[in-house]
Amino acid sequence: MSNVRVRFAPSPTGFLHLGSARTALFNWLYARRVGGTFVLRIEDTDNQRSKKEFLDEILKDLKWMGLDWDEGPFFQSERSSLYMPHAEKLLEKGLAYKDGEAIIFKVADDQIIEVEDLIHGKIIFNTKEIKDQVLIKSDGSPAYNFCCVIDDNDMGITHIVRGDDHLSNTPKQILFYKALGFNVPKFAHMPLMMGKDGTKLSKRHGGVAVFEYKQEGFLPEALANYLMLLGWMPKDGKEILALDEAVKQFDISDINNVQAKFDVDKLKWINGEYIRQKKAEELRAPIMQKMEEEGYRKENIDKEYLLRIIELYKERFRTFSEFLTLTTCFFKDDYVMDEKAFQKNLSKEESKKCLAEFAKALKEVKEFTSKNIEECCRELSERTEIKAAQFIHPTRTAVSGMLGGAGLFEMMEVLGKDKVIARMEKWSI
RNA sequence: GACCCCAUCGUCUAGUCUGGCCUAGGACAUCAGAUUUUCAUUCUGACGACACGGGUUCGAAUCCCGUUGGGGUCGCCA
Repeated sequence: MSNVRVRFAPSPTGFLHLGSARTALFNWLYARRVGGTFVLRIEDTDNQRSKKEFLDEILKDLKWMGLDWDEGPFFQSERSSLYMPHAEKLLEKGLAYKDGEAIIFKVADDQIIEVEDLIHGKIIFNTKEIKDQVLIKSDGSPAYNFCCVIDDNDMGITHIVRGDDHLSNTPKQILFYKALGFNVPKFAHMPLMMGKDGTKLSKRHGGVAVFEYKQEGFLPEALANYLMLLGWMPKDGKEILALDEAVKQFDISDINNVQAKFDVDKLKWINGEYIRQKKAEELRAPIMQKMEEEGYRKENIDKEYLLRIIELYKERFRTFSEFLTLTTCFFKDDYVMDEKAFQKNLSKEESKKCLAEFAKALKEVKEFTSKNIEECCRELSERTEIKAAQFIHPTRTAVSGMLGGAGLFEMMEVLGKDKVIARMEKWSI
């Protein structure tokens, strides 16, 4: 065990943002790497905006991603009495003054503050750029920078790993550390994560909250894997790696000092990689959940049936959402008929004729297995001297409404004889 | 505007600290070919970057300065 202590300090005024999740992830990785302690602190001093439902969701999302904490959650709101004494101490020392009910910290002019940042290197600030800082607000509550310093000190935080947006808070906080006689921790400021277009990741970019990716049907290990790649690269260059593998080679100083843009395409690729690594059995529960969210009734879905479909499509979907659009023909009779597919495979007279003939031949197949279906198709092809493809393509489209999909004969077997023939006949007229 | 951070393919990056092995490597995406009943997979290939300008040096993606561009912060929000 090392004495390294890091923290993640979200405020429950919204859902867990992707950027915050990434910050939490890097803190966690570092703590686990060095055998340190990961502390969770909830910055809920803003009574107006802090909500229990946000807090619950944040904790849930962190756990979902595999980020567990060793201490906490500590709530700032429960520590409110601890800040005033420190402010009064500074008042006594003459380092702060009162302005009405507020207590203000006097910032000396023209002093140099050096920050030895673990990611950026040395950064120099001059106090002449910093005006006097509020410690205690008129309503008696502590200002953010002040309680942040006291909390971090009380909790023995040794490394503060946070976003670049806090960089300009750092000299102010260092001033407080020194005035209060606290040890100054080490700082590491990570460049922010941006949207695809290079501007701040915001709602108009689509998903900005972790739960949205959960909802869309991403695997937690894939999201975590992608997020860690935004600003960090494993030494061996292998991009698909689980949290515990990342822990083995992670270091703060290896975090990139460049802003990174969030790219859903790569996330989808990684997610697809994880999906194919999983067994169909492991995917069944989350897919079932997704289906329920989409309005499917649990009791209408046969477990074995679903399992066979997952097996068939495992290599072809990258999110659970994609799985559903790919496989609607297995669950609904009113699946969408793709216009292009229809034009290509079902609109011509001869396609319809082929469809009708194949359907007729299929009726004679006793055991409706993919092997027998294929045999039937090949025989028909030889007998009529029409290429097998002429039967296969219209059938695929009639049965699924699509141009592509899993192996047709396997699909037909899973769907079952009655459904297959009914659909073929429907489109052969 | 002031202060701070940053600048390698469209995107994530390796290389930068410790200058030469870099005619700049990998991954995602895109495009083309092969395989496949289709789609996807897989394989092969193509496209594609050191922001610009000055230095320093025998030699610069790598060091220094400037310009441009992007981002952050300037709340009694957190």
